[in-house]
Amino acid sequence: MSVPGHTPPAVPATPGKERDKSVSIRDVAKAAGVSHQTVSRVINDHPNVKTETRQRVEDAIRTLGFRRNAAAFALASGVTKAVTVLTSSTILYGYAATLQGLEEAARTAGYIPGIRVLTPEDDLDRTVQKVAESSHGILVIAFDRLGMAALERIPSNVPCAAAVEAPPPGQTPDRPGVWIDDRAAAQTATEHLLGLGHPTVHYVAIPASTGSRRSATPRAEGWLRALRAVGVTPPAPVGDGWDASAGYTAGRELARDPGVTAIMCGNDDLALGVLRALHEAGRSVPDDVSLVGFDDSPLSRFVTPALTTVRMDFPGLGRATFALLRSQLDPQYQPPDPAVVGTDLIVRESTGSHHV
Amino acid sequence: MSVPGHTPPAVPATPGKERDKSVSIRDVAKAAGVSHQTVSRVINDHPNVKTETRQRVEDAIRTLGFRRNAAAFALASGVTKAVTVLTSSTILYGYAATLQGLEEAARTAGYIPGIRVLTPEDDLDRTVQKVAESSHGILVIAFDRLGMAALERIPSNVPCAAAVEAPPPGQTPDRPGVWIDDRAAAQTATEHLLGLGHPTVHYVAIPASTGSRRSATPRAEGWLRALRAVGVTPPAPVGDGWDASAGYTAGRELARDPGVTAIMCGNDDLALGVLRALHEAGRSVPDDVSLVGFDDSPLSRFVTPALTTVRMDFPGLGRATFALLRSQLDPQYQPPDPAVVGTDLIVRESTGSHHV
DNA sequence: CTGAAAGCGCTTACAG
DNA sequence: CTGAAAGCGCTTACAG
Repeated sequence: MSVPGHTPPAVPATPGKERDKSVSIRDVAKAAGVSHQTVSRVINDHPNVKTETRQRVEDAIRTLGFRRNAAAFALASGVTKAVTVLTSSTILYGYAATLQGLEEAARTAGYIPGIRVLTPEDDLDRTVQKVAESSHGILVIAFDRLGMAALERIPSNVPCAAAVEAPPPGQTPDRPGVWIDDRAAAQTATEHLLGLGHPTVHYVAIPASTGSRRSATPRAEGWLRALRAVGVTPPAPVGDGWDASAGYTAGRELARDPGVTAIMCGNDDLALGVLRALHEAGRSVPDDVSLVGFDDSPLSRFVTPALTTVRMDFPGLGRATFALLRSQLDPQYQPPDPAVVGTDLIVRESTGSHHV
Repeated sequence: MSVPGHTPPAVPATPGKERDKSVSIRDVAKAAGVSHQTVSRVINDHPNVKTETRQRVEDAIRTLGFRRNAAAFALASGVTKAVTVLTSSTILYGYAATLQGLEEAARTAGYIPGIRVLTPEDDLDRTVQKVAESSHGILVIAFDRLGMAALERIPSNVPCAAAVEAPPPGQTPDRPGVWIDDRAAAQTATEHLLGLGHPTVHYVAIPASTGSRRSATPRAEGWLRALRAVGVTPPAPVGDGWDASAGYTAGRELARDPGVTAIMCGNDDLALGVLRALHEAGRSVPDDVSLVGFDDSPLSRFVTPALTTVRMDFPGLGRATFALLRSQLDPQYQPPDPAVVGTDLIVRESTGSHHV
């Protein structure tokens, strides 16, 4: 434990009166010898201002350190570029990568996204209500129950868009949402394992975003479907968490059963925890057990054995989600064809043929 | 590649007029048969409102779907709870964990942080100018050059606080900043390796946040200091990046030199890349080479061998940084004692005694 | 306990 | 090319 440090802020020259510190459009006008109207024209890049006048105003702006009041601008002009993203995590890879795509798309479009992390302690109704007040639209990363619960509470007159899990086939969520078809991807990943000769595939689950059963997530459903297609009775899913620690616990459980030769995990973090547990139990991957992750997090190709996983385009999902919100905020905006968010099975070193 | 999907938003009933859609305090007043003033009292929880009146207003609010206009509130009341965090990454662990602490502290204090990711293409002056307009204060995660450059461009009259690398001993940055003493931590980590009998320690560098030399970061300096203290001439640092891929490249370089027996990395992602490269080169960790990471990212204890690393309290750093900003925004606020952000050397499996 | 007035700092028509 | 007026939707004193 070492000593941290900090530099305190400079003490303001005149403590006390703070409100009047900020210089307004009228202060600039006075300094430049014009009307505040003209100042407004200058800061909004209106064409009809004499070059010399513009110059004088710009000088005044600089010397006075004028910054336009965003609240006044928003109120007077009616344009608000504030949106808020609701998420239960900023750390987990899928969430962080989706957030990245959301932010990038928002920034490019001139919006600036606020971030509000959802916690189990939140009064979701109040939270959503407050967020709806302070922003023009709401983006929600709804991969989990908390996100879905928040999404459901958004009043129908509030523009919103969500990144969600794939809905059941044939159904569409009643809120504007975008998803990646991870159900199909999970099925493909399971088929990969079955194709390698494994008699069955075990599943380490991520928590459900709706309902309460671990087998009710699209990833679990894809896994179930693949097993049933070949007449295999699915074993009970294990695990119930998002991180490596949850995977480790699940992995210890699975390692006790010598019949386990193939495991699919709801994400890569879980897979790394499982990998560790198998290693400790003396079971080799992929010689004794084949392991598949999900998400293709940045580290998965560098661990040993490199993880076979499903690549998910989370930044693309984030961008598509923002586009969906933007189409509601800006009637002029034509959202691009959304068919860009795909998945890919990346076969690396953690899966191999079943040896009898 | 599977087919993604999305639910389009409901088409608004009356396309065309949008502006007049929102219901104002006066609409509520009319519906409830009171003055807009009274509505203001109700939504601000002022005590002096008759229960029956309050009820009527609340009903009107509900049936009309009233949401208070945040811009008008901010303008009239003078209170703005918008702050913006500037960061060059939302994915890298140190950044994401600091952001988490920032957000948590901000949310708890009733602020809602906007997020603006900095890119090399940004015109930093314009970016900072715009951010300064739309938010009451700026928080910057300035672990790298981009962050530091943005920090330097913040006008001195704009409240700000930054999470920065430890400044040179005895110096303090000229902007309000908070840091973790990673210089000392790096020294401790290097000493750990030297104490294990390794004749020297190699360093895989993270990019510098100021200046241009890789040996000019606090972590590199701590490493240098430890080596010099025992009379060892430091080898040239290798690597110049943040992620596992950069570590992998550096690791391949180091693996070619049979004299390398101990490596310290600027972060855990780099260390995992190095680990992979050493593995591919047939060099065992820790038998042939000892490896130390930095940051204690969530996965480092689950990889094999589990990574010896330096735990950094990034969420604590984020919270302390927000406290520093808040002390400028809210004169009433007494920031807590900042001496809570520490480091800890976590010895796991990736380091061992030097065998001759 | 409740209402009428003034104003927050800007922009949007409207004049000239 | 530039200015005077009105108003965005709220809040803050000030009256009663």
